[in-house]
Amino acid sequence: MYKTSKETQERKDAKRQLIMNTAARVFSQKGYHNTSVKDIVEEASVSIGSFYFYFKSKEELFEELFVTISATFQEVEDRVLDTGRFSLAQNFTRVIAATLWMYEQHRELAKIMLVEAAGVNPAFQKMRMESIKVSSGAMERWFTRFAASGSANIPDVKAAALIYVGSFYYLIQDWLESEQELKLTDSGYALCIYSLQALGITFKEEDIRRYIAEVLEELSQGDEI
Amino acid sequence: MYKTSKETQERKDAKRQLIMNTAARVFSQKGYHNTSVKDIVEEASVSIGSFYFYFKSKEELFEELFVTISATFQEVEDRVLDTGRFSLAQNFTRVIAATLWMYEQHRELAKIMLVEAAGVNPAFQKMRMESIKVSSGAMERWFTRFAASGSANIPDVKAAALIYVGSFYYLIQDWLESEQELKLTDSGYALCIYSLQALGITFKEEDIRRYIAEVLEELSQGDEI
Amino acid sequence: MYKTSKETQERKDAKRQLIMNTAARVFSQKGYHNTSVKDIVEEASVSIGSFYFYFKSKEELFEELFVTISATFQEVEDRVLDTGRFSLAQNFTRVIAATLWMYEQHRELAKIMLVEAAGVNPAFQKMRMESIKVSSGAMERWFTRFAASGSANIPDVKAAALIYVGSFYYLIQDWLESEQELKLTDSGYALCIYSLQALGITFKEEDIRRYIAEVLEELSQGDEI
Amino acid sequence: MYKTSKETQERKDAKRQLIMNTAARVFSQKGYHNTSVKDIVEEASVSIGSFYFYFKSKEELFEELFVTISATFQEVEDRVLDTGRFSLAQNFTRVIAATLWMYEQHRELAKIMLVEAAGVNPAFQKMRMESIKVSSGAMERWFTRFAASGSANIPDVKAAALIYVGSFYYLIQDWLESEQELKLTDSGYALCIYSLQALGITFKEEDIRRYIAEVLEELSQGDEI
DNA sequence: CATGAATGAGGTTTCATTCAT
DNA sequence: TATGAATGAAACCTCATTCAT
Repeated sequence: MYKTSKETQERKDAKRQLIMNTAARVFSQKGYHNTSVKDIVEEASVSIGSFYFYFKSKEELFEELFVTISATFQEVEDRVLDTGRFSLAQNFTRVIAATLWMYEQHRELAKIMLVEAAGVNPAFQKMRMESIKVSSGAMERWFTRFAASGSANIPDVKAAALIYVGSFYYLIQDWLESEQELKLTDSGYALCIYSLQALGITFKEEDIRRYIAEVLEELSQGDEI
Repeated sequence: MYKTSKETQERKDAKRQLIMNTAARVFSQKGYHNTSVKDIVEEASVSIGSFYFYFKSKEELFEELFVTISATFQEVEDRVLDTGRFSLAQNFTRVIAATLWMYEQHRELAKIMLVEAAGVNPAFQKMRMESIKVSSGAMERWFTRFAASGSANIPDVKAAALIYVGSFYYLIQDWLESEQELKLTDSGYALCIYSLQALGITFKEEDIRRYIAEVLEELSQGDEI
Repeated sequence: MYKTSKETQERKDAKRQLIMNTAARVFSQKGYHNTSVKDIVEEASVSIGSFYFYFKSKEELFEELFVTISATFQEVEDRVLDTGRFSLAQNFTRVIAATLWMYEQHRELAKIMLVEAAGVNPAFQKMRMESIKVSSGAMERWFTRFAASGSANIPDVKAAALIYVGSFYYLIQDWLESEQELKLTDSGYALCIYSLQALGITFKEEDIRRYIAEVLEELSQGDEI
Repeated sequence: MYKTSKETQERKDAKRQLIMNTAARVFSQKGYHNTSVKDIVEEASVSIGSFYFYFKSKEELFEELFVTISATFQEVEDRVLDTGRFSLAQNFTRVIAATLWMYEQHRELAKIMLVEAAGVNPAFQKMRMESIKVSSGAMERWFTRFAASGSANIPDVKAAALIYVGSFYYLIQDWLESEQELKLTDSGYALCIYSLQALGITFKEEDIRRYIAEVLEELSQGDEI
């Protein structure tokens, strides 16, 4: 009895996941408003009835998708940040490279989070900005520590965090729009240099390149997310 | 003739404008997809027939709105930039302050251009990015001149322009989302400092504040756009 | 004063006629339901206001067009028929040839009368059949005289007239549908032979050909209608 | 499974058929262009959603209706024709009587095929003529055999077929327009006499009457179509 | 007489969601 | 659980007609 229900539960979870994954793909390709529930269920080879068994509405599915994706992207930061072990510049570089790498791995999801969310309705545009602000908040706290330690020159920490995060996300959006691949190393390097200079953090250019190479190596050996 | 009567033409222009303005307001409040043609015409106290007399479709109206708005925002830069008369840092500061001021004057239009356009359909998201890139292109040419003259330190001009523009537009979007007013002087100042430092341009902090005050003074005395 | 009003009247008549002629052309090309009043007035370089000054409605214009066309087509019969002067077979042949010729001269009008009228609404389909029946009635009276004189063998005069007229109009419709020209002499000859034989009227084949040539000669020398 | 359940399939078929039948009735009464989808669904007590579940568009429904009807009417000929068993005159008579009978049984459908189709749009007028031409082609082949065997006198077989078919369909249209019943025996008889005489086929009048009576007897005992 | 801006009822079609099976 | 037939509100848009100028 227990076994049965467990298997059933697994089947349910799998089906739910299938629908979410498919929805992510289709939303990313056609946009939220040009994707009908029928499009999703046909692509997933699932019935409309099942869709509404697992999700209350199309919008709720999107919301769940959005929250999940946001969380996924947020995680990577923790995986590479180690303030005890690495220097300021190194940590900064590691986070940039790792996050860019993450977005590259999940281009479709990135599109949903950063582009589609704006079009669903004003509430989601708000959620999208909110989600970006989480990064901004984390940065702000980090910047404050930099500034306090005297290893950075940041007159307005809050604004700096906002500006930094904005430049980062715009880079992603620009890449999402272009059909080309993201030149991770190049873009990441440029962003690091620009930001470190802006924040008055001293660094050696060759170190930055090495930091990027290291963290990418680590990530490519790690598990898929 | 009634056809070519000047008064008639003026009434037509006024009505067309009324519809566009109303549409801008409603799109900005409820989003493109959640705004029906009925919503617009009711808000403008105009008949559906009139709407379709002046505009071929809802989407075409949006496109016209977008193009007009983009042009409007683009203009302001030319009005304050004077490379012959002002220093590098001053010009840079003037452009930032003026553009921020412009967006503040036209919050609704800004929302349509920077937020709603993304959600209409993929084509408009492309147009939106394209439009932003115009700024980025202009910046890139400018940065190249800085770098050549030795007055700035910009390893990757193209990337720097992209990053700078991204940070700028994100600041706007953040403000659009928040309910608060834009602290022009504060935000503009922070962005200037951040960017100038990032680009390796030397400046004195008190000058920046003065430049901002000057250009805002000029603008507030100029005509409305 | 008189002169002025007369000229005005002429201008009015000309404009009215212009609209009707244009409408005939457009209806014939695009069909009644796919032709908007706007299509007509634009093609005629006339204002919508003028259209409604001269015609009460789109449907009324069509009706007038229909009646006029019907009358036009009916006339030709009288022009070639001369029971005093010609033999039975000759008159019959003359009417067939002349009517076919007439339809060929006014292909557009024919299409309106025989095809478009059916699609406007059931009332017009009725009018269309009614109009055809006028021919059928004339034929019936004529056939009765044939039969009475013993020069034809027609058991059911009413049915024969109906059948004859049907065959005639179908020939026209078939031609209207095809893109080709109407082979007047050939089609007319075949119809004559078929019909004369059906009605038990004796004839010589070479005479029929001659009759057709004669009447076509007469018509081509006559004025345009 | 619900999906493949036989009962469900039957209900679906019945509903689809209900919509088609209702549409046929309404189109036949009010004409294609004066019938809205709303008219049809209200008459059928079905929702608009159901209409579009079963048919892609109003026009597609009409096309399907047309094709089905054409096929239905075409069939009857084969059921009564037997060149091995019957004489020329008898076969000819049988086909006329049977086809007339068929049209009488399906007056509404006949109207759609022969009248409404002309008004939908030019493409359907073409289809309508095309459909009639199928009969004409069959007749042509038959007439050729008559002529070759010397049992008929048909100078221009192609024209004769066209003319014959035209007379036949006109008779139908005339009846469709009138409110009266079709006097099958009378009309059929007249058409037979007229056509046989036109084609130079010898016959005895009393035989024709008998042939008609026979085939009608057969048909009325056969199943409904 | 002439013009064309203005109207709005009405048309077709879509699609998120429900619910009987 | 699973299915997909059924629903109908609501969207966009057309176009015959009116009427102020």
